[in-house]
Amino acid sequence: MPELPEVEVLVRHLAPLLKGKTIRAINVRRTAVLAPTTVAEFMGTLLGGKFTGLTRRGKYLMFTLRAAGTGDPFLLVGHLGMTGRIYLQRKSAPLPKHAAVAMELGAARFVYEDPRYFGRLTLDTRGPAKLGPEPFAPEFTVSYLAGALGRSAQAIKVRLLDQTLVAGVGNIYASEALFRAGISPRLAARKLRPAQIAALRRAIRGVLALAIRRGSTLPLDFSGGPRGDRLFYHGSAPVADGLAREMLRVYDRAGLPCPTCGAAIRRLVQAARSTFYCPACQCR
DNA sequence: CACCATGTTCCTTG
DNA sequence: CCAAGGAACATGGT
Repeated sequence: MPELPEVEVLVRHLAPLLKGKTIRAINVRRTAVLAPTTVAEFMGTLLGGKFTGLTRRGKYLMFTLRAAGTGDPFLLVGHLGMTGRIYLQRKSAPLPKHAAVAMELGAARFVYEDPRYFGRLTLDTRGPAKLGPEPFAPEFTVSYLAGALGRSAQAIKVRLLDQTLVAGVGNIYASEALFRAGISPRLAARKLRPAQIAALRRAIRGVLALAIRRGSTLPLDFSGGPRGDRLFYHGSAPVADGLAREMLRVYDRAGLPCPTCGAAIRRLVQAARSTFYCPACQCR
């Protein structure tokens, strides 16, 4: 589910729902997702606290809160890993099987669930601090990108997954951006010509912006419960799987025709991750 | 049973 | 010391 666009859509959805809500009780069912924060620290800091805002940095969710009593502001950092979800449910609803943390906010309950438990909900802010520029920030310029790619011999597809290069591009949108830019995923980063670097920057911004605008190209489901409850977000409902698929031009389309030229899309493995590309449109 | 999976970190190898 | 590759984390889908 989560690369930058999915997190952005989630943040926009949750921010107004969380603002002003007070944490009245906390249930930690998987202590590992708090790491390196301990359960005692987590409880002590969050209990009685109030949500003041929510923003995104790369693939991280940055919850801002004010502590009970002192009113001191602090940050709660969320990351959805591969399969994490955050949503609100009614307090009377049953907790899902893989709920890692639940927080009672009155009528609503904040649920962080993750079947694989790769994600995090923590007070440790070192993760987002290491990130490179936001793709939409003015600092993400052609000259920045040219400098950051530098003399690296690493394949450009693999470089794009480095969150210190640019924040928020994951395995799906790395393939999609390279397709848009007409660049081979195998091309060494240092071999990109200036025109290709400019095209790649434009493609990254374009593909992420389009995904956000469409509410994401992926079949999202932030609900976790039955439909019809206004506390739920039914992100998946209007986005049929087939329609979502059309948004992705190469990812997971091995053997299918390239939407531009009709050649068969290929899959290759780089750094133990799948890459999809058109051998005809992305020959350089 | 085999293989694949939207992410990040750590370890080994060269 | 650095880069690159792979395994690990834990579970579910096909």
